[in-house]
Amino acid sequence: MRSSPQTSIQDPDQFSEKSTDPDQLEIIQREVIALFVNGVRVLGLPKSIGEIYGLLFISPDPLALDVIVIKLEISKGSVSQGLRFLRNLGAVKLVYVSGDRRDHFTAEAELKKLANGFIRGELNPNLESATLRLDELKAMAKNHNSPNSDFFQERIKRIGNWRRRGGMLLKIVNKFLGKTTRL
Amino acid sequence: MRSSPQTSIQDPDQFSEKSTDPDQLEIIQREVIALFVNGVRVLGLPKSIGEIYGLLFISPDPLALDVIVIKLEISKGSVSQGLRFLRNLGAVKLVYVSGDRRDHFTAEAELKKLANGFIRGELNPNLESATLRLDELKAMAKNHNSPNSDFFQERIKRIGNWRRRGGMLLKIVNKFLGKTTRL
DNA sequence: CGCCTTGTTCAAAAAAAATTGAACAAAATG
DNA sequence: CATTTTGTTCAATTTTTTTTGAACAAGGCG
Repeated sequence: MRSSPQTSIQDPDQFSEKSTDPDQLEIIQREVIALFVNGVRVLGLPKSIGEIYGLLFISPDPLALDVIVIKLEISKGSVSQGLRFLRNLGAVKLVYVSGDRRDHFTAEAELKKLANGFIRGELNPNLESATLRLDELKAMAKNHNSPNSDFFQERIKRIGNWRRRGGMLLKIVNKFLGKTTRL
Repeated sequence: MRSSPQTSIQDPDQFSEKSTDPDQLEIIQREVIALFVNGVRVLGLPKSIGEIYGLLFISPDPLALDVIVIKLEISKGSVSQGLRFLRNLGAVKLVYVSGDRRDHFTAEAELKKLANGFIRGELNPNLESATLRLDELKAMAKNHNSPNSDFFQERIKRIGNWRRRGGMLLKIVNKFLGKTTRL
């Protein structure tokens, strides 16, 4: 989007090489956002989440919801939902901006916090529900029997082992991220 | 494979409490497969992948493609593609079964190998392409300038840091999985 | 060689997921 | 209190992903 949508007054810079139109993203910003869009795909998250987080990450100042809508050219609904999701993960923080009624958001930029938020919000719930079902399975395998009972039990035990080691890994990850400088 | 599925000869056990119909999955098997279907979702993989891997994991003997089709009641195309994917990750191995012209498959059940396959096949490619783009970005940020140049450079440097630590983490994960018993 | 059997490919269909946008609620403004 | 601003919700739509199935290739077999 070129000109500011809310007024018809022309930006004096609109023809200069580097627009200072505040709604226009700089090339570098676009590139960084694209990087995040790709990044979140690995985590199984939708594009809009990557766009929103990326924009906040590469914006010097906190942004309000409608500013995000304008800059990214996506719907208000998407941004609202995306921000809620990111806030739940602790990837985005609500900050107070004096003299403005709107909520403003910034990106949490500490890797450790991001990772922990993702682990808590996305990974752990899955691990826990799997743990429950696995316990049921263990019982089931003990009672019920078939020619393959032994095999089944061995396999179920193995999944339990995987889970246990997965849990240990998450702790190790956490410890590692806590170590080096707080970036 | 026990009896030929295409004949109309009836399985004598078909009315007994526990069917031994070789095409029928046992309840425990279904449950384990469901567990895997859920599991692979976390990794961003489709249901059919979880079904196929789960079936092989919880099957005592190697299975041929058409057996998988029958047991899971999914299309041949899906199974063919799914098996290729799983073989590429090293999660499924081709095994020779004497006297049968068909290919047979088993699940690789060592966590370390599974994790390494996933890292190599799914994570590393993404990390590498991100690395390339990031280097371009660094250059771009150095040349191009704007009031926010310093901020941009700081942020891009930070992403670089994340990536570096991500790479370290993968190595740590690998080391950890190598440690304890080989399960 | 003609006929199976086995497995792959890929366009089309189906299913699943993400996005939109209009209606709504809540709170501030004047 | 009426109006505006801000943000949420959710049914409908769009987009993306997955699955299907029919056509095809490759290779044995008699």
